[in-house]
Amino acid sequence: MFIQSAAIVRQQARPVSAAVTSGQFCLFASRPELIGTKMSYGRDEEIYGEAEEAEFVYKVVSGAVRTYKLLGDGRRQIGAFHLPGDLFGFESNAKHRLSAEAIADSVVLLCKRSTLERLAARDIEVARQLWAITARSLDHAEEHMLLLGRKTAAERVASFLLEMDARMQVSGAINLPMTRRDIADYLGLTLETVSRIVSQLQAEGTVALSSARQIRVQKRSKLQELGSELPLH
Amino acid sequence: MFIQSAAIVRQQARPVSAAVTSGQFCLFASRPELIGTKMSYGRDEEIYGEAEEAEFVYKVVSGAVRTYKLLGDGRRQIGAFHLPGDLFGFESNAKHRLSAEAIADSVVLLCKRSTLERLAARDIEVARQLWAITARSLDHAEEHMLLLGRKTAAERVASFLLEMDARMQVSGAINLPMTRRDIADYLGLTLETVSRIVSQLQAEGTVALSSARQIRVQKRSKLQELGSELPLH
DNA sequence: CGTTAATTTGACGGGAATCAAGGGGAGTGG
DNA sequence: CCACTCCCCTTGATTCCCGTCAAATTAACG
Repeated sequence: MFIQSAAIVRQQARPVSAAVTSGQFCLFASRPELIGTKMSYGRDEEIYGEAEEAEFVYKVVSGAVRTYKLLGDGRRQIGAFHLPGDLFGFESNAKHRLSAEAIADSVVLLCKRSTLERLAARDIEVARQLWAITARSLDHAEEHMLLLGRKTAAERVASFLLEMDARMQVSGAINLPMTRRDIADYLGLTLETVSRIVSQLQAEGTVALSSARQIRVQKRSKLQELGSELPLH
Repeated sequence: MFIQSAAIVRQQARPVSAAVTSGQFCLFASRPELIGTKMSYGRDEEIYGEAEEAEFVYKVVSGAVRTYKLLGDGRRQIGAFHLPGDLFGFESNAKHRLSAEAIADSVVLLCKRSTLERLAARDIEVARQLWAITARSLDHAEEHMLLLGRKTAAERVASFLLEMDARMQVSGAINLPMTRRDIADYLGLTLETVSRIVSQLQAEGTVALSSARQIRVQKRSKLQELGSELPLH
């Protein structure tokens, strides 16, 4: 089939609907050429690997995806979490620069890169979109460098909760798909530190947990002041 | 004149040659439309500020530039150093997301963004270049997140020296334009820690310093293994 | 309902930050 | 040409935030 030059795969990815999924490719919608294939990935299953040929571009339909880099001894830095509606795996070069894995069972829409490139070569608006998508990732990465390089553990967790809260438009409560370890590897901390800080935030009433993964923000301003999101930005 | 909605400016930026500098705009060269203006900036002078309107794009001719973000209490994260030949200030959105300052007295070539955009709208190859430039910045940012989130102080300094060594093709020795504080703010450390680690590297013969800013790599493999640049990447 | 993974919490230690002097080099002015 | 000054850099002493190690509790899943 395709997509599986991947390495360690626990379950086999399988096409959900090989047929036409009427173009809901973000701002690429209404482009009949851009027809995606839905693929389903199990928890912790690899979607693509670092340095692997970038044959497809991706959009999360349901579930969640993490993209990350590894050091030789296993230390991991997660660059971004991708939630439903998010695009990922867009490369200007031939190869992926991070690995991508499903955090939970996920459905992903994918589209051949060559098709997209061909379209971009004809349609300047598509080319502009590609640029904008990469620029948005860069924006996030630059903000995250500030967090990783200069914020304290408490500030990082507060920033993370605010980011997730802003991205989870549903239900008023944050419903985290990822483990404490994932959060830690995103924030440059250990899972114990993340857990401790969330506990503190809960103890002081800044957030409320119905479960470890269900967090409700009670005092947004407290989080904002903690996360240093108020002054500049 | 222009370019100076900037805030704290020690010396005044001044045009070096208001006239035509025959288009040497990187891969934008041989584009007669892209004629740059050379501007000179003094040490620590602001080139543009965060959240400022992105009216120009820039190329370093001589000197060096840092781009950075600040937190409210003054903590700073430098996102990148820009050396002669490097492009910076390319935005897909209307506003800059970092500030830019000259590290040393510098000459910078700048070009109106609107001109570039107009050109990109007509010429798909230019549009592709814009995308590629942003993608290269993203690549660097992703590698830097790994450094900031997961590498030790010694690994960060080793990685930094290797990066600079690779970018300074001249003379075999690294000639740093920036202070220890700049390096620290790039690596998410303090200037004292950077200084200590460089001293250690010198003591063990991994590098040799003719002055604090003049560093020669003596044992590249030692730096590579320290910087965790060998295994994956 | 048993097994395993995820989370929380505690005790402790260490790596880097902070606090504090002390040198050195480049530019300036006498 | 030399002395003075201002940064920049180095080095030491101490602190402390967060990582490490360990164990108990809870949640998830077959």
